[in-house]
Order: sequence, then structure tokens, then C-alpha cells
Amino acid sequence: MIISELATITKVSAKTIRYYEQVGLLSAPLRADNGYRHYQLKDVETLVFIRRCRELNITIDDIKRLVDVQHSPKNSCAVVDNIIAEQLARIQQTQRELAKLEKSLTTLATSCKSHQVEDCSILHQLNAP
Amino acid sequence: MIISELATITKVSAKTIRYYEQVGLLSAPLRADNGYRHYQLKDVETLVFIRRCRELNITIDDIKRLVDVQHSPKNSCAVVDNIIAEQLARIQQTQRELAKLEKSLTTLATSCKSHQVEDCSILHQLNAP
DNA sequence: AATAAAGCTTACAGTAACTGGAAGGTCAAG
DNA sequence: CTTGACCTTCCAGTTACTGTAAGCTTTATT
Repeated sequence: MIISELATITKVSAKTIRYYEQVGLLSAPLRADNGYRHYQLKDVETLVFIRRCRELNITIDDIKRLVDVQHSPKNSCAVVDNIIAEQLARIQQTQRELAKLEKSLTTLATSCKSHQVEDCSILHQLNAP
Repeated sequence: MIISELATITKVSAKTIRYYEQVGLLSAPLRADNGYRHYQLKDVETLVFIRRCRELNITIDDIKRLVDVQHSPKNSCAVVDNIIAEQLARIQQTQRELAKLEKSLTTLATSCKSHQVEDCSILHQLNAP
């Protein structure tokens, strides 16, 4: 199948598919005489796997590792466990940071009762020591 | 004061200060004969304001607006309210997305009871339809 | 006075993961 | 045979910095 068909099936844009090839996440497919990329069924699987991982915010480098590790089925899956655990930890860390931000912003957002810049308590608080 | 002194006082690196000048967030300071930047007290205030805004994850473009609006104290502060409200909305949106991610990742992370790649239920789930 | 260390300047490149756009070849339909 | 929709490659832009290099200037030490 050509790149637009793969794109439609996997819901990953042709542009992004070429990008994944370029950064070494997707192996280079065969080319037809006209230079068009030609994909196999296994590319559909790989790309859907990649898309799911990206939806979980897993980095391309980590996805490379996840794709690689699947080539040796008898290996330990500790690598997989670690990547997922670290990803979870990162997300929880971000959540904690965002919770703090939300609190500060809520305080700010509800503080301004004025309508003029010079009395705006949002600006006053952002300028305060 | 020279750039390193401003950096120390405001806790913004000299590199970042030059960057803020380059993108038009901080106005260009006077130069000494040797070409060194020389800053005033008001630059300390502006830069601390900028730093606080960045800590709230406000974009540089929005901070430019917040800095600008303070130059006309009699103006409406609706711009300020909007920027803060939108920033809060963005953060809450991100929080909702991260909550979903966390749920998916937690499910994945706790699912793998195997020790081999071929039986790893994390990989199975990421590959499943 | 000579030299070395530290700090200043500019300019260019790299980060993450794409996305947009230009220039040019290819293919199917009318 | 031309139009339009594909395909190709390559370069640039996004965000907010950060790293590095080359070249001055200043300060401290010998």
C-alpha cells in the first residue's frame, strides 16, 4: 500500500509517517519504480503501536526501545515495565506542578475587583515582592 | 549594573536576559563604552515580573501584553483578566488530559505479571485493537 | 608588565515532535 | 492533453530557552 493508504488506516498523517522514518522509528519501506514508498501489513501494526504510545505521551526514543524489545520475545520485559513506570512518574510529577499553578492562577483570577490597570490586583500581586 | 548583577538579583540567567531582549520582551538597555549592557532599577522590577509570569507558565507573547498594558494605568484591565483566565483554562485542560493518561498508564503498569517480552501484557495491550 | 581567569559581546546550532510550504515528478480521469 | 490529486525531497518555523565558539575587556596574580 502507498503512504496515503497507510495514513488513512492508522490515522497517522503521511507527513508524520515520513518523519518517523527519518528519525529511525519506522524502518524504510520498499520503493516502487516511481520512487513511491510501499508498505506491508506489519507496518500498519507497528504504526498503530507507535500511535498508541504517543497518545500516552511516550517519547520517540522510548518508543524505539519498546519497538526494539519486541524483536526478541524471550527477553525480559523489565525494560517495558521501566519505561511505563517512568512515564507514569513523569506525568504524576507534571500533575503536581500543574495543581500548584492552578491554585496560584485561581487566586489571581478571582482577585481583581477593579477595572483599571492601576488598581488591578492581578498586576499588583505579580509585581509584589 | 551589568548583566551578571541583574541575573543574580532577579534569578534569571544572563543568557535568558539577553534572550528576552532579543525577542522584545525586555527593552534594550544602555551600553557602556566597552559595549557592556547597563541596567537600571526598573529593569529589576520588570524582570522579576517576567519571572513570576513564566513560573505561572504564561507565554512570552502574553507577558509582552501584560508588560505593555502596565504602561497605561488608566486602561481597562480586561486584557489582564483574560490572559489569566485563559491560562487557567489551558492548565485545567492539560490537567484533564493528564488525568486520563495517568489512568491508562496505571492500568498498564499494574497489568504485567510476566517476565518475558512475549507474555508481557503491557505490550499486548499496546498492540491490541 | 605579562599573563591567566573570569566575564562580556555576537552569532549559530540544538532541543521535541512535528507541521507548513516550495519545487518538481507521477498518475488517473475527463 | 490538461487538470487535479497524489508522490518525492528539502528547508524553515514552532517554544523558550541552552550550549558552544570566537573574540574582546576587565580583574587578579605573579
